[in-house]
Amino acid sequence: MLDARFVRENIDLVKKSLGDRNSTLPLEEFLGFEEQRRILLKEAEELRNKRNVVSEEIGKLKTRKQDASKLIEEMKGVSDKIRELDEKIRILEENTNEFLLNVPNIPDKTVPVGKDETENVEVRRWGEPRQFDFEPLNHWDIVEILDIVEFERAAKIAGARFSLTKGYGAKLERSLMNFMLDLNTSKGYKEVFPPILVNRESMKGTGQLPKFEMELFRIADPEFYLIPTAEVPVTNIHRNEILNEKDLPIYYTAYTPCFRREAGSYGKDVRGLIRQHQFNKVELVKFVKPEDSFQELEALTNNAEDILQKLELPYRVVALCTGDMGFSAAKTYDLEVWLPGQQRYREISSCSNFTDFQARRANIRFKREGKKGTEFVHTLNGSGLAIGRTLVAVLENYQQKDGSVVVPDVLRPLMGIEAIK
RNA sequence: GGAGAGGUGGCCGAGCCGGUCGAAGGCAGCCGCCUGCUAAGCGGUUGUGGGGGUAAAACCUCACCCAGGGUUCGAAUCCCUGCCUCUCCGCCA
Repeated sequence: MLDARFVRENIDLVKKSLGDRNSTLPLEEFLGFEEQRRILLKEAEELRNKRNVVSEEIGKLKTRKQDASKLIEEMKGVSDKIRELDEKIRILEENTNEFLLNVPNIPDKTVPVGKDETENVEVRRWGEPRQFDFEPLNHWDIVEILDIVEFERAAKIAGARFSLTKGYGAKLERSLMNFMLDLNTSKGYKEVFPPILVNRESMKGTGQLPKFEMELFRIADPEFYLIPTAEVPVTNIHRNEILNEKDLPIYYTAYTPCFRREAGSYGKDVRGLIRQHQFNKVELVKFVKPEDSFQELEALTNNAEDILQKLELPYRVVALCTGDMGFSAAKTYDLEVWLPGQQRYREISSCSNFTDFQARRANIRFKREGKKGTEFVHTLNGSGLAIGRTLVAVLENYQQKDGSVVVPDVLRPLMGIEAIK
């Protein structure tokens, strides 16, 4: 969320940002509410001041056993008046808050302006797509040959868009998870294993709510939400906290299952493991000082890339344009891995700098050494990596003519075999 | 699930038969003084957010004693609801 004062003082910037993101909001109405709110707030505060002063006077009279009934009579009703004003202010605040919660983050100056994913900009490529001397298979065919993933039985147990890995499929998934966590922790990320059911406040803190309710699974009674990404619980670790400057930056990495409704994606990726209601992911999360955040985004993206490099999977890095970027992000790089079965690059990681957008919502601040007051931290996160899609990439890139799949070097100690046959 | 106890400032901990309490006292921290150095000692100081104010400060003001309501001229203190923590019993991966 943006700061109310920031919006009213930078109205043109906000207008441009909304335009670049293909969205509109009633800015003038917001300004009106804000103005009105501040007027009433002042009025209410003056009344409170009067109440404080006179009540203190009454207190003094009473302790001296003097008559205060006149003052008390005079003050009757003042609290009711304050209550009335408070109610009006509360409604105005609700309006402005409602508005602010729906304003997306301002894109960084370096973000390419564009209307949709076709205007994203490729930043770099790594690795050469392998040349096959046979027609490479889709992963859904590979897993069937190797008998390492069940779709029909998963559908029986749960429903469409669920899967069940088994044998070396399950072990590959576990190996990838360990490989990623170990690599990330070796770079200074602290491993955490958070709750995967969270409350509304946490979902608001990272920006999933109120706008994206339809993408979340919810438990009704008692109310909990299933996390769509570890970003939610991990960023909320420090909700409502004031951190010390010397503790920053803080780096976390977490493995969690992730749950997404995938509403509105009925036709997309119906086969295979690409788009599931439940999938595994290792996430990277950073809390940093404002002046460092864009450089930290580059580093975080590099850390995610390193996983692909060690797995020797070809990929490219794409800078998302204003029209394609997520609601809370100021800047985002997607990593897209090469899938021979589909002959195209597919998203496997998304790394974003949220600047102070999430921190303001989640109220995560820090205090500079020797300075008064507090500032909001900047938060960042990125997948490092989506495990299901990494599994797909390994299977498709390492497949052999005979249907077997060679295990990437770095995974062999974990898998205990050289190939899945 | 049953029975109790409790949530106060960076920490510990008073206050809780309503008034001068942003909150005693201690510890930690910071600034001075003192001391050959260290320790002890002495004096002062130390929260967050909002509104106004300023070139920036100073300053003025409002709110905050888990959260949200209520009673009252006035609430950390009384009442209600919720959340969380702890102890005992039961149940359980």
